[in-house]
Amino acid sequence: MKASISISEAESVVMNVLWTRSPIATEEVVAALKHKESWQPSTVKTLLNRLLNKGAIRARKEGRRYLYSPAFERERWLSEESNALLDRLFGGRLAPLVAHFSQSRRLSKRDIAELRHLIREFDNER
Amino acid sequence: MKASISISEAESVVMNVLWTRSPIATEEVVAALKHKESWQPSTVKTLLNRLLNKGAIRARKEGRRYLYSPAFERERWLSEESNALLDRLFGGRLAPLVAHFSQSRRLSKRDIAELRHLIREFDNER
DNA sequence: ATCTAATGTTTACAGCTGTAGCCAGCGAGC
DNA sequence: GCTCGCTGGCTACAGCTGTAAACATTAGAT
Repeated sequence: MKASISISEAESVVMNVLWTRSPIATEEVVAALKHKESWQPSTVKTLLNRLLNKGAIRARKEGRRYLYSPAFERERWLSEESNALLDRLFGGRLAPLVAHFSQSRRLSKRDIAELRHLIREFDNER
Repeated sequence: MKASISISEAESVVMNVLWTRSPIATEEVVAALKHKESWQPSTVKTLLNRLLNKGAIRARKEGRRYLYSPAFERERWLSEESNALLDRLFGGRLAPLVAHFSQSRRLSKRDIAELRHLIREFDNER
């Protein structure tokens, strides 16, 4: 159980850029976030460095600069984060979370339709 | 939109005690956590104080000590936390999260049964 | 009236996070 | 070969978090 790298909020914003398009240079990451966040280039550099140090991304030298890529799939991160939340708040299981949403009337028609669809797929699979 | 008090990990452990049983004195909170976490009494005191300062709990004087109670329902906190995660990771919608779990084969039979049940309730309601 | 035990209040301190400036090296152009 | 700009690396610094000790106060015991 490899203690799994922990990614902070701001770092995850950078990760999302890399998951969208990589390998990618600092400059491009800065550009990609120019409008979304209002970060100085230094800030992005720091975040990239921290991610690099904790092994969340890899760098390959290309001429005078580095090209960065994620060290693992977004899917994996999604799983880790979701599971952490489920563990913390809902005893590790999904259904109670869904129930919570349904009780607080936060399910859209679309959500319901999609859930129904997912369930049906399960029925077909077996 | 009342910026909603943010509760840290350790603080949430204390909140959970209060949500289970309150009003309750420091001593009892310490006792309740004695086995779960290995915190010194000081640590619990600090956390209670921080929660008090940020308005997450209330204190009523009783003799020489205080009895603490949560300032809001656990349900509300669950909603806030869950929504934050959904927003951050799944575009704010529930179905994609469920889909993610289903794709990564993390749904137990029990989960599926319960989801099916929830969906059926929705069908009946309308 | 004094001492002591319990409880609350203040202070501490290292590590993580958000945010960013400054310096240094190196490659391209003059 | 020298200089300038790009890019990376180091430093900074305040606020939050986990963890806790030290100190102050006060009600009750003697």
